[in-house]
Amino acid sequence: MTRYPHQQAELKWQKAWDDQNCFLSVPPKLGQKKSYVLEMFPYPSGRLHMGHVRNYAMGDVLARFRRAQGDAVLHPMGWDAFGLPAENAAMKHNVHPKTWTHQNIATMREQLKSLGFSLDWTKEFATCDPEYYHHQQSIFLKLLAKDLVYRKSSKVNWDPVENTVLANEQVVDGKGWRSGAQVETRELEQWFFRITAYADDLLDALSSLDRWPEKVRTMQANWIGRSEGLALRFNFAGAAPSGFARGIEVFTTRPDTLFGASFVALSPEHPLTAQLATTNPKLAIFIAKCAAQGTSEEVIERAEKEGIDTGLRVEHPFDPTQTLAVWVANFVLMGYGTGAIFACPANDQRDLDFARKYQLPVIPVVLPAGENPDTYLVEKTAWTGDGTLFHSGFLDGKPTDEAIPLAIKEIERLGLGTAKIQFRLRDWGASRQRYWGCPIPIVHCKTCGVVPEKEENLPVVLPEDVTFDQPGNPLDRHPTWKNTPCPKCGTNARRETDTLDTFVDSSWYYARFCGLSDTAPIDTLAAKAWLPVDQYIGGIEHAILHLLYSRFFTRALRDCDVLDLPSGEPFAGLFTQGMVTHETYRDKNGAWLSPEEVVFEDEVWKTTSGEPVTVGGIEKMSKSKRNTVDPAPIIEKYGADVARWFVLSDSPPERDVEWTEAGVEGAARFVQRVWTEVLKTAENPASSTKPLKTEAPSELRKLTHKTIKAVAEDIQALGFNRAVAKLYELLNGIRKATATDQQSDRREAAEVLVLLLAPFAPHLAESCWEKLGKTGLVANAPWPEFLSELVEEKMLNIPVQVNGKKRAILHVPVGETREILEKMALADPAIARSLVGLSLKKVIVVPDRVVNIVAK
RNA sequence: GCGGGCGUGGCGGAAUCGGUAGACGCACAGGACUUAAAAUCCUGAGAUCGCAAGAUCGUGGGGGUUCAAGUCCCCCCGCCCGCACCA
Repeated sequence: MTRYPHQQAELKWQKAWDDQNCFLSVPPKLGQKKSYVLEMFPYPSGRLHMGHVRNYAMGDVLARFRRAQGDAVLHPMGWDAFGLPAENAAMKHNVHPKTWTHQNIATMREQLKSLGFSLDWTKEFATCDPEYYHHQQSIFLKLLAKDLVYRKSSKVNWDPVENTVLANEQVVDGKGWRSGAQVETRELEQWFFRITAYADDLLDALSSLDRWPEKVRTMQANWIGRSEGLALRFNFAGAAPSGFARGIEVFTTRPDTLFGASFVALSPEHPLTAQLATTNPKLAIFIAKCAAQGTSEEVIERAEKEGIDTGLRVEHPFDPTQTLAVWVANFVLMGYGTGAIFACPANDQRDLDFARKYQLPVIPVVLPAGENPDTYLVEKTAWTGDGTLFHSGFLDGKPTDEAIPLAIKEIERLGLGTAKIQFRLRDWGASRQRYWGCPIPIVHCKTCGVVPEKEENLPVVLPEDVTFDQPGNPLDRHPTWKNTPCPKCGTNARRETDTLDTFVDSSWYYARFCGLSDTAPIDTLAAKAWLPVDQYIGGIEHAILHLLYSRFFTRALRDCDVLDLPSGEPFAGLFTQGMVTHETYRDKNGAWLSPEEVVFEDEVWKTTSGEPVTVGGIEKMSKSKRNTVDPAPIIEKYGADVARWFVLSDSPPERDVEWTEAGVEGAARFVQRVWTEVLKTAENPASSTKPLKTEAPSELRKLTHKTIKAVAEDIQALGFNRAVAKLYELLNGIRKATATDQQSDRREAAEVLVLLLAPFAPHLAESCWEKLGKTGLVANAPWPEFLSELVEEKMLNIPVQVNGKKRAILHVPVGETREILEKMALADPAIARSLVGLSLKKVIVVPDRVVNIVAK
C-alpha cells in the first residue's frame, strides 16, 4: 500500500499556493460578499503551542471555506510583540528584548507557514515595529486632543527591592514574585483612557452583537456594571473633621434599606481615612496592612473582613437624633462609587459578616414574602432579595421597588443627595513603568508642564542601548534618551518614560490589517471595505478586557475621524475557543515531568529511566507544568494536516480538547484512509464517467449530497467537530460502496470528499485532487453544489411510543397523514402486545416525528 | 468574596425546534491476513437480566412541568474560567 507522502506534499503545495498568490486579499468586487476572518494575533513567546494550532486551524477552515464560496477574503497575521515576557527573558538570559522578540517571530512565522494556513502575509506587521507604534503615538495624541486621554494619580503594586511596579499576577501572598519583598501600594501619576465616556454606548450596543456568545456579552455587561441608585451624604454629628464639612458621601443601590443602616464604612484608601490616620496610629497600621495585600479586587474581597472604629459619628438622614458609627473597613473598595458605604447588615452579606464580628446592630427592614414581621430574624444569612419594608417609618408596608424611588425622593427633598447612575467600569489606566512597550509621546517641561510631542517628531523611538542588569525602568535610567527640548518653548525638558499598556497595541491592529498606510494609522478606504471583522476567533480569557478596549478604541477612532465605522463595533462575529489540555506528570520528588520524559509500561507510568511517576490532572498546557506538546515534531512525524485534523476533531471548539497520542494516531489513520480510497478510485477507469440519472439514486449518492449540505452548515456554525464526523461518515460510505455501487457514484463521492476536506486538510486535498486527474488547485476550486432531490428523504422511520416508551418503528413516506399513522401504529403487533390489559386514553400523532399512545 | 460557564458509555463527544439518547472518533474484545509482530481489513459492544426474542434501568444528584425532558423550571453537588499592570 502507498503511504501518503506528507512531507514532500506539504512543501509542494505550500509553494504552489505561494507561487499563485492564492491567499492574497483582494477587496470585494461589486456584488461580491466580503469576509474578514481573524484569529487573535499571537504574542511571540518562542514557539507555537497547540493552542495556537487550534485557534489558527479554526480560522483557516472558515477562511478557506469562504473563499471556496466565492467571498473576497481577508485573513491576515501579525504579532502582538510588546510585553513583559521579553523583559523577563532579557533579565534571565541576557538577551535584548528586541532580539528575543524578532527571533521568536521568525521561528513562529516558519511554524505557521509549515501548517499551511491560508494567510495573506503581505499584511504582516509586529506591534514593536516603529512603523506601527508611530501611528499608535499619533492616535494617542489625537485622543489626548479630544480629551479621551488624561492624567491622574492611581494605585500600583510597588516592589521596593526591584524598584518596579508589579502586575497583580506577580504579587504572591502580598510579596513580589521575584524579590520576595513585601509589596507596597504606591500612588503614581498615570495616563488614562476615558473609556467611561462611552460606558452607556458600550453597554447598550451589546444587544446588537447577535453573533457574540451570550456569556461574553453578559460578562461585559457585568463588567460595565451600570447601576441606578442614590448618592447621599451623612452629616457629622458634632464637629466635622477639617475639609469634610459636607459630611461623608456614599453611593447605594438600596436606599430603601436606609432605616436598617447600622454604620458607615470608609475604604482604607479614602481621603478621610488618610487624614484620621495622621493622629490615630492604630488606623495608620491598619491602612498599611491593607495596602500590603495588593490592589486586586479579588484579594480585597476574599480577605477576612476587618475594620477600625474611627470614633466619629454621623446623623441618620431620616432621623438626625439617631447617630451611626463611622468605621474604616477593608472590604470597601475605593475604586467603586465614592469609597464609602452605609451598611445595612440585614440586607447585605458583607455588611452582616462585619456587623457580627464587631457586634454592630442588625436591624431587619425588608420582610421576605411569607415571613411574619414579629418573628422574622436575621442570623447568619442576609436577605438580599425583594420584600416588604418594615421598621422603616414612612416606607412601612411598601414593596422594595416602590420604596426605592420614595427614599430617593425624600433624600432629595432633604437636600442630602440625588439619584445617580453609577458604573463599575473605571477609566483604563494605560501607563506602564516598563521598557518594552510603545513610548508615550509626551514631554514634561518645567515651564510648560505636560506637552504633547510634535506630530512631525514621531515616532518617539525606543532606545536600543539599554541594560537589564539592575532594577527599575531602563528608560528612566538611560543617560540621554529622556533629554529632549520642550516642543513648546524649546528649553531642556524630559520625556515621559512610561510606555503604553500592550492592550493598546491590540486595540486597533485589526483595523491596520485592512491596509498598511504609511501616512495614516488606518487606510480608511480599505478599512471601510473590510471592517467589521466578520469572524473573530480567540481565547475566552479575552472576553472582557481586550474586546472591551477594542470596542472603545473603534468608537474613539471614529470620533477622531481616523476610522469610518459608524456602528463603532469592530467584531461582528466572535467565537471563543477552548484550551488544549494534557495530562500532567510528576516524579517522586514532585517535580513536573514533560510527556516526552514518561512512558506507559506494564499498566503503569514510569520515567524513561524507570523511576515511578505520579499522574496528575488534565490541565491547560503550560510551561510551568511542563505538559506542553510542541507542534513541530508532530508536523514532522505525521504532517500538518494530521495536526490540524486532530485539533478540530471530537471536542466542540468552544470546549477544551485533551491532546492524546492515540487521538493523533487516529487522525493519521484517517489521512491515510482517504489517500488509499482516492488512489483506488483514481486507478479504476470505470470511475471516470458521470453518475447516471437513474430512477433510484444509490445510498452513496444520497450520502454524498447530504454531506455537502451538512458540512457547509457545520462550518458556518463553527461546528468543526460535527463536520469532521460527517466527513468520516462519507469516507466510510465510500469504503463500503466498493463492490455494490456504480463506480461513477464512487468517483463523485471521492471528488466531493476531497473538496469538503480541503479547508481542514488542504495539502492532502491537493494531492488527492491531482491523483484524481483534476486540473488546477483545490484552493481555487469552488465549493460543490448539492442536488436537493438527493438530500430530501422520501421515507422516514417514526417511533411509536406507549406512555412515552418506544415500542415500535414505522417505516413510512414523508408527509404521511395523522390518520394513517395512528391506524398503522395501533395495527402494529408489538404495540398490540404492549397494550394488553390497558385501555386506550389518547393517541398523540406528530406527523414525520412521533406517535405516542397514552393508555392506562 | 463577586460574576460567568460546564457536567451524556471506559474516554472525547452527537442528538441544531420538547419527539428513536449514545452518530462519529478513541480505547477495548473477537476474527481475517502473517512464520511472527506491526500495519491493514471485518465483526461486536451503555448497564443489568436473558441462549434468544426481549424486558428493566440510564444524560452529576433530588424534585417539578408535559402525552413526551439530555433539552424547560426550582433546589443541591462537583469541576473550570474572569476579577482591571500576564497576554
